Amino acid sequence: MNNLNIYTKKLRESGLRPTRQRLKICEVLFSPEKTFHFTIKDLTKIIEQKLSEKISLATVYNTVHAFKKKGYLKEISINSDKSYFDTNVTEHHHFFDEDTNELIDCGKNEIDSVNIKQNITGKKIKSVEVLVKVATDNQNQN
Amino acid sequence: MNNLNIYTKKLRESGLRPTRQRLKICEVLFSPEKTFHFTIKDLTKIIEQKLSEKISLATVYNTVHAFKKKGYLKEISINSDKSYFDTNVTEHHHFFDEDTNELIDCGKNEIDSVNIKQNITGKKIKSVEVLVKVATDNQNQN
DNA sequence: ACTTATATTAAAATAATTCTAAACTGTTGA
DNA sequence: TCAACAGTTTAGAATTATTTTAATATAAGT
Repeated sequence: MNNLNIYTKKLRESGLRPTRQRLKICEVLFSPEKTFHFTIKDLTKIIEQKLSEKISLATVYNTVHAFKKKGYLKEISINSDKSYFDTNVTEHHHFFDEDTNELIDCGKNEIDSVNIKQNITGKKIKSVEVLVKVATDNQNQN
Repeated sequence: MNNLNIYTKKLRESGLRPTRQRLKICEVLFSPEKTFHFTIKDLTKIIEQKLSEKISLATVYNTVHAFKKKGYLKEISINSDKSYFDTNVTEHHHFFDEDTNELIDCGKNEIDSVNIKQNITGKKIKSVEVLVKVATDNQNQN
């Protein structure tokens, strides 16, 4: 199966028609060998470089959210003014560098799996995320 | 030492003069026996009820951020459109109920302490936060 | 090709947060 | 005590991320 078919499949599975814009989004998100983190703005900029034309923010938002809902992207919880996404959807955690606002993957073996003994009545655990904030020594926390 | 003096001390230690508005903020934040979670809007509403007059959002933002910087408040990382704060500054973690957008403390003993083996060169760990997202069984993740 | 449902888009709307500049107040030192 | 100054409050404007809108364009099935 070639990439185009893979992208089309992912889009259809996410409830979206494959369009020129969405296929470009897929190409940026799913063709690199390495997973990566991005914000909507990052992604839009990269796509516009590849397309050599504008793409509407609304299209990027819609597509990213559909992929997230389907599980093809993960949203990372950072207290910040913007949302970060991750193309690595396997279970792993993150460092967040407060000096540079950069997200760094935490190797799977670098944090022992988190054991939660408490449970909330009637609720199911949807995700467990560990965020380790780091900064240079001389900086204030946050 | 009475409450007023405690509030004044906290404000001064945070680099702020004690003013009427800020003392009211302190009263809301630091007089309850139980710690609690809040958003800036929540806090503003409560203060206005106590003051029986308006308080500027800018004042609330400034004061909350100064307390956070000093360590008298914690900001909780949730991917959401708004910031959540916690008057409980001891080490603990959270559940986030995606159905109701509610934060729930995770008892200190309910999660084993997180052991991070990896370290980022030149950086120091500022905080480690575990966020457990929960929802009713029949809901999609996020 | 034709039709219809879905997409794309620019622009407007919304919402949280930050900034601004003018009016006000706490603090300090004479 | 009081003047002077530095810090504070405020309403409203500015900024930024995100969502909505409604008109135009495109994909897919017949």
